[in-house]
Amino acid sequence: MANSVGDWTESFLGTRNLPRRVRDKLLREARVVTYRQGQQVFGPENIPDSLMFLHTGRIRVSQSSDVGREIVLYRVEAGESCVLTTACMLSEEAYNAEGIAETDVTAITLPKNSFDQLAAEEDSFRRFVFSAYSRRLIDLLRVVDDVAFGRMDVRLAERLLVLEGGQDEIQTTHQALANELGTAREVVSRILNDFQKRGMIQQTRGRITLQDKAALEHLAQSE
Amino acid sequence: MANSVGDWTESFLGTRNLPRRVRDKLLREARVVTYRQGQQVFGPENIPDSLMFLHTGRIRVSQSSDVGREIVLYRVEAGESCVLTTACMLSEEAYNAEGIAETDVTAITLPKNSFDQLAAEEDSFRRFVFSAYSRRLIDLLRVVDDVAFGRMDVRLAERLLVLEGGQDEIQTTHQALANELGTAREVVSRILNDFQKRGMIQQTRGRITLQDKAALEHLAQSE
DNA sequence: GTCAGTTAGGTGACATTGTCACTGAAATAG
DNA sequence: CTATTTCAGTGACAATGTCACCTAACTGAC
Repeated sequence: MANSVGDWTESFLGTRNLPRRVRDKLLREARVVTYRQGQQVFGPENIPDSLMFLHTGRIRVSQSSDVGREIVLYRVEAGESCVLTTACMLSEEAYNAEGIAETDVTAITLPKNSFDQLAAEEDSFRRFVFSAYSRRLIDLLRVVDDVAFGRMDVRLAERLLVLEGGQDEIQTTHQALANELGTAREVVSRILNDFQKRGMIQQTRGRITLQDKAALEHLAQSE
Repeated sequence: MANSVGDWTESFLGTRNLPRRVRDKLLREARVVTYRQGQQVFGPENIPDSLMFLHTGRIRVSQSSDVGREIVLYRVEAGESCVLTTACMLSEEAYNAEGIAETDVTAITLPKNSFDQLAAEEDSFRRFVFSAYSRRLIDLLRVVDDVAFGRMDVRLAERLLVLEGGQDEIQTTHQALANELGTAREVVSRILNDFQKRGMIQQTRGRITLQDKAALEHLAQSE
């Protein structure tokens, strides 16, 4: 199984510049794990005890409310370390975020003592981990800013522009968009209908195409 | 000025167990800084370039919107390191949070190279910093959870119970409570008036007393 | 003690967002 | 083709947020 990712130490900023000896040691001590799309990687009852690097795929990290709503906090992409698993490992405090594999995922897990040793001995690794932490703090600050102060129509316009990403149409549902933004499906349906009435989008069930990107961009920047 | 805090390395979990030699080095290399109540410690245009530990006092860390609203993210208490200054120092990314001295504050600042060396060489220090990061991540997760899913009356009840903390009355304003929760002053006024009508509190300008703590506790736990 | 200015709070009208229940249409499975 | 599931729309209502404006309490100067 480990051969399937070869020398994964080449894939991460925090490990590719380590001495060969250290990399070989990591290759021996770390494990490769895989998750299928839709599978839970971590959660309040599934707290990992090692550091995780994402080799391929993408993990969506989100929080859920007691009444079935959800909000996406951020995503972990290939090449990044999974900061919440690190935080959990180091501080042993519970949190109610969960990570779900958004695609099929291959990850590297590193036991805590390997992590501690590496963080002690290798400057570039330590910087990599601190950097990862800092970026997540800033990601979460952005989520707070959005949720506390942002207008939902503006946030939805922004989200559509990101999802469109040069393609013809967006394949998503109103519920998925609602989860992304931490709101109710009906709110998304109303706003999207308003966008359609104003000629900014066309939509059928499960699909949205942007008809007037300029107008959406204008709305997205109106704060 | 430095004598005013004596051997501050005794005051922090991450430094009190270091070898004497290391502590002496820190005492030489670090600086003591003070801020008056109300003064900005850091912010988007006031980005520090060293690690900060809080020796005495309290710093409120919050975000502001474009239209004058504010939300408190967390507070840094004496004995803690200031994670946002660390994050900023390490990742060199901008963020729109600011730290305001809520009381008169004395803090210790450590240059980056001292920090790097300490993080490399001292296990207990590194754990202290990682721990601080993890706690802040979890704090921010709670803020997101509150803001995205929480009912304002519940959050306000919780806040009043925290602020009361065994005292006869709470000295605060509706605006300060609104800033705490990231909402509008009018919303706080309406909810507090409702609490008063229901006999849970009594209030005059700038002061609130809790009349029915049990009812407030019941409300605070109703989610 | 008086007055002007500042700060704090209240209120009405309205907009936006969220909840709940329910319905209908599109897609899927058998 | 039919039944079931999934997705979306809608109405009624509640909660929250905005804006403008007003009143009352407090503070500082004289």
